[in-house]
Amino acid sequence: MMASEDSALPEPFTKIKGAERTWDRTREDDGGGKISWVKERNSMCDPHAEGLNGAPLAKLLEGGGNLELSPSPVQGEKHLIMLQTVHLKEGEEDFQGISQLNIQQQSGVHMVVQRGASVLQPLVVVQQGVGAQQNLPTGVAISIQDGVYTFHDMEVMQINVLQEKVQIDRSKDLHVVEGKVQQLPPNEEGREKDIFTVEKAKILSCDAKDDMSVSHCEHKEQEEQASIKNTDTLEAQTNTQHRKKGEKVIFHCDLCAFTSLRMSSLNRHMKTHSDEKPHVCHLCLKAFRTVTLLRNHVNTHTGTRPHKCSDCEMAFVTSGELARHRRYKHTLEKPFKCSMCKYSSVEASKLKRHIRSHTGERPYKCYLCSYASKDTYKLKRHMVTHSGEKPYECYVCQARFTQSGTMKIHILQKHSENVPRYQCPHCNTFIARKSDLELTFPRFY
DNA sequence: TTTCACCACGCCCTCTGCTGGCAGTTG
DNA sequence: ACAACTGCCAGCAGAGGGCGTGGTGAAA
Ligand SMILES: [Zn+2]
Ligand SMILES: [Zn+2]
Ligand SMILES: [Zn+2]
Repeated sequence: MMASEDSALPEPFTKIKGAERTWDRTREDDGGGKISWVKERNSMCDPHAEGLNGAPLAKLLEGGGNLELSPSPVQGEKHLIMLQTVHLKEGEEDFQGISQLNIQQQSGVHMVVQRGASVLQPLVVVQQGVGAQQNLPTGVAISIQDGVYTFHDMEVMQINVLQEKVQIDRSKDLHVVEGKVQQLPPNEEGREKDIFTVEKAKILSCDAKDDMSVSHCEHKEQEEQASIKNTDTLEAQTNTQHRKKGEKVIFHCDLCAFTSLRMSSLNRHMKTHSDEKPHVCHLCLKAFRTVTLLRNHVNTHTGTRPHKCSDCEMAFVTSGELARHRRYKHTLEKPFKCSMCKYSSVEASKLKRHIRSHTGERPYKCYLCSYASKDTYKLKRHMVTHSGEKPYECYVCQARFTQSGTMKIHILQKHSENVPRYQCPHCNTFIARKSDLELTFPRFY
């Protein structure tokens, strides 16, 4: 469980049990938020600096020298460093995302900025094992990988450095080693857990069987107790494996119907039964189970959308979104065909919804009346008829409406210059609504 | 172990068409 | 005066398009 001696990468923060992340307030404009980085610095690149490509850049950042870690880490702390490269174009900020950081040296950390990776992890960890205090680094060298940025890029690039401090509460630090629960020696001094705690990963050293039983129980208190169990514990306690000689091993989740042929998939799946979300967005405090989800989320803040459509201006966070967009807008490929009519759709869920118009199935029932709808949106829209809410307001006369479409027609008919009129083809009558024309002269339509 | 591609689910939007209440007009 | 007719209007539901998000198998 402990990082091996020769490992180039210090163990990532998120795997440290019992860790709490704390932040000092250093930003004046924090607006009452409970979180901020220990340090945020912005520096413009100096494209004329020595060693622009490849070599460590002493003068990459304004002020020269390596990036000093301030405050520098002390024993028992980890410091996480993130670099965010920002392109400044004609006064606008064009966020290019957070670049991946590679650690090449363990003392005197060296980051390498890569382009396009837009990755928040692994983050730099500046913390040595017990007894290695004398080697704690106080600075970070930053270099830019050869060819990732052009000279012009560098002229308009700003680097934001985000540094946060992680304190480790070793008194609660339990590590599972070879199936046994062991407690690490307590930290030298119990550091204060000041300001704000985002997460608190507890491992309960309870009897496995007792706790297993509560995960099937609907009693709320017990559910809550189960929910704070660490996923490692869940893995150890709740999975069952079924094997006969010569057969494939099937791993079953004891908390749901999930099965998998891979232990790794089951382990990953077990996290979905836990409330543990160790990956916290610095910008909005939303927490995620996986680094990938956090990275995608951070990209929504920064506007980083690496997957650009070649046929229009749209861009997306994930490749899947782009592929789907292209089917909707450009290739018009609709693989899901209805067997009862000519309808086809880009997505399977749309076909499933469409088929309800053949079967008449209405799974979504209103609990206040007899109405039932074929999809969730229509039920939600229906519920405003009970609440009396009118969410849409005409910007001209402030009249309110229950549906946006109704308001749109209102604006068109009442406030537009060229109000559309429908003329009966058999006389000179003009009527505002096509449907009223059809009512008046039904035999013509 | 991490990343990628894929998938399912969910949310929100628009377009469309029908309905009943209402007020003005007409016979 | 009154009923019938007529057009206007907002309410509301049906259907479908488009995209964001999180989980999973498989590849890297
Ligand atoms: Zn496009
Ligand atoms: Zn059909
Ligand atoms: Zn209802």
